[in-house]
Amino acid sequence: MARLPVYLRCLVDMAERDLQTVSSDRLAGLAGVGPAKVRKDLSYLGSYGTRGVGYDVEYLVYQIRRELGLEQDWPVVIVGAGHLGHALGHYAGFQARGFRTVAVVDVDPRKVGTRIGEAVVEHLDDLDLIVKEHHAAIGIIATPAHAAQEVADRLVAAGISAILNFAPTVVQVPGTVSLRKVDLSTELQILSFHEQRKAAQLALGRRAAHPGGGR
Amino acid sequence: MARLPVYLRCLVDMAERDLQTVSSDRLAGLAGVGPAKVRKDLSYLGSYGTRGVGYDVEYLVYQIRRELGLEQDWPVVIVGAGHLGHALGHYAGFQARGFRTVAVVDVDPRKVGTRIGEAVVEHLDDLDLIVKEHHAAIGIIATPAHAAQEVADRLVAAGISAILNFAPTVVQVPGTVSLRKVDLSTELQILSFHEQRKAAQLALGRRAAHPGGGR
DNA sequence: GCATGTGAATAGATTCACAGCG
DNA sequence: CGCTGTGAATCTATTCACATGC
Repeated sequence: MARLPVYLRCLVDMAERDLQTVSSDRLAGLAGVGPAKVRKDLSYLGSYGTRGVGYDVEYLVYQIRRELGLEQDWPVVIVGAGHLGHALGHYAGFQARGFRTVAVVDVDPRKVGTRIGEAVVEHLDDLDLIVKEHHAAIGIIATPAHAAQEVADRLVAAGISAILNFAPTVVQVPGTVSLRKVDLSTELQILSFHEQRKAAQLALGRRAAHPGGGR
Repeated sequence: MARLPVYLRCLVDMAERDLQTVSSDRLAGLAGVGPAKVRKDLSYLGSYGTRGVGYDVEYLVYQIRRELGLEQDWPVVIVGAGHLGHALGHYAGFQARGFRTVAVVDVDPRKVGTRIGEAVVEHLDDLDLIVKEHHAAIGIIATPAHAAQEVADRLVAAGISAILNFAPTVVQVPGTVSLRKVDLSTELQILSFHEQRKAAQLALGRRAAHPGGGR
C-alpha cells in the first residue's frame, strides 16, 4: 500500500510531540484520507489497535517500519550528476529515513571527482564495482531520457534489484527488478488536464446562465 | 487518465521518426502496458483509429494534446530556490512541453536576485503580484516540509488553482484547487517494501528446500 | 485478414455499517 | 460510550472476447 509511508511520517511527527495514542479519525485527518481507509490499511499489518482508545503511536511506527523493510538501511546509487542528481544527493530526508547515498556516478569525466553532499562523483564504468562493494540494492536514474534505458540495463547487470526512474521515458527491466517512476512532465500534464476541464465546466456554466449569449 | 501523457510522449517520438500510423499493440509495447488498456483509454477521446490499420500518429498527438489542455501554454511559479528548485528551474523538458517557468521565489533574501536558468529569483512576498502579472495557474512547492502548508495557503490566496507538491508532507487545499504530490521518500519506501518481500520469499524458499536446516 | 471499439466479465479498491471489545 | 476490525455493498479499473468495419 502506497499510503503506509504517509501514515509513518504522520506517526513519527506525533511521536516527536510525545503523543501516546492516536485514533483512526485523527490519523486520517493528518494523512488526508478517510478514517475507514486508515483502519483497513492498518488491519493488514495485524490487529494493533485498542478498541475505544486507538493505536499506540510508538508501536505502530515500529510495525509500519518493519512492514516497509526500514529496519535495515538501504544503500542507494544515483546515476546522473546533473541538477537533479545534485538535488537528490543533497536531499537530507534520504539519510533520515534509512536510505544512504553511497555513490553518485556520471559518464562525464569533468564531473567525476566533484563533490555532491557527502559523496564524490565516480565514473559510470565503475558501477559494477561500486554496487558490489556497498551491496547497493536500489538505483536512481537521474539522467536525460535518451540514456535511461542503457543505464537501467547497466544497473540490472551490476546486480541492482530496485530502480527509481526520474527520466521522462519508459524503461523496461526484467520482472525480478522492481521499478517505479517519477515523472515531472506527466504530473504537470495531469494538472493542466484538470485545469482545462475546470475551464470547460466554467464556460458551460456561463452559457447556461446566459443562453444565446454566444453566437 | 494518468497514462495519456505517456502515450503522448511515445507518439511524439514516433512522429519525429516520421511514422504515419501505429497499432494499439505497438503503442502498448512502447508505453509498457497492455494493448486492451491502450484501446480503452484512446476510445475515451473518441473513435480516432482505423480498423485493420491503427491510429494516425499526428492526429492522435493532436487529440491527446487537446484533451490534456496542452494547446495553450501554462505559466508556472516555483516556490523554493534550493537544490530542487534549481533542478526544476533548469529542467528543459518543461519548456518543451508547454510549461513555462515564469518565476522562482524564495524567502531567503540572499537568494533573491540570483539566476536560475532563464529566471531571476524573486521574493515570496511578491507572489500575489507575480501570479497576477503572468496569469500563472500552476504552482510548484519545492520547499522544506515545515514551510509547505504556508506556501500552499499563499499560493491559493494569490489565485493559483493547481499545485504540485514536492515537500514530504501532506498539504490541505480547498476543493477547488487541484493538488498532486511527488514524494521521494515514499517512492523509495515502496521500493524497500518490495525488496523486503522478495527477501522474505527467498528465505521461505530456502527453508522449503532444506527443511530442518533452521529449527 | 487485421486491428479497432466495446459490452460483458473480472478483479481490485473504497466506502458503508455495525458487531465486538475495552 | 468510543473506537477498532471487518463482512457486505459499492464503485472504479482492468481484462477478455468478439462483433464491426476497413
